[in-house]
Amino acid sequence: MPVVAIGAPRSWRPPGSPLRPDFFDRSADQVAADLVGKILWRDGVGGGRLVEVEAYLPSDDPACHAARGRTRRNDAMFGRPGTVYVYLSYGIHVLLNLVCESEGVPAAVLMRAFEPLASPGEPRLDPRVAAGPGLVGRALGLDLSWNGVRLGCEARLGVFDDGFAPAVETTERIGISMGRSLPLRFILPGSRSLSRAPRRGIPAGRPS
DNA sequence: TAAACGATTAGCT
DNA sequence: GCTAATCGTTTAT
Repeated sequence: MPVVAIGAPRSWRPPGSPLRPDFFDRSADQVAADLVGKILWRDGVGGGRLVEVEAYLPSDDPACHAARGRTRRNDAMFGRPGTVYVYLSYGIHVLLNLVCESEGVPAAVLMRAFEPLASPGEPRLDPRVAAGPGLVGRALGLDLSWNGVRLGCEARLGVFDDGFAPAVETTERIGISMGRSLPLRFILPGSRSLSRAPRRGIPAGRPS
């Protein structure tokens, strides 16, 4: 049941200017680090300030969907920088990625959580409506038809830079079993909108 | 054609 | 803190 959890007036847009596609023509970890604090926004629906993203690299990254080559599902990852890559997780969750690197190089950044931004006159929003990758897709009202869409060109979805440049923290990624140790999760520490996804398969490292 | 798995979340203890 | 639910994609036969 796709539920649009936030609903902003059609006329309102977040402050700042939209990122251009060449912002994404870099390595995914650099893009990811710079995306924290930016505003992810869908026209007429809403969005908010990104507080948690993860990078997936084109090589030496077993968790990347393209690690075993190009398939029908991950095809969008090979597209031009700034392309939207959307796929279904666990058959139910719509996960939003933004493609990085040059065309033909499969890299992307997963949008894991954002702090909802209320437009003027709107009541305060629950900070947890987008506190997880599946919740991000749901809050923005996305579905698989968004796969392959280009940011900016299609003005319906964009990332805005309003000059906010927070201190970003780096951690291990969440919810994957391979490539776990790579520090490719970027967060805004202390945000109430961070996901609380459990880490599966991590052996107890606590001393007895 | 069949089986296993997952870039998760919600709900219950 | 732990587990069930849920189904498309991938991989194996």
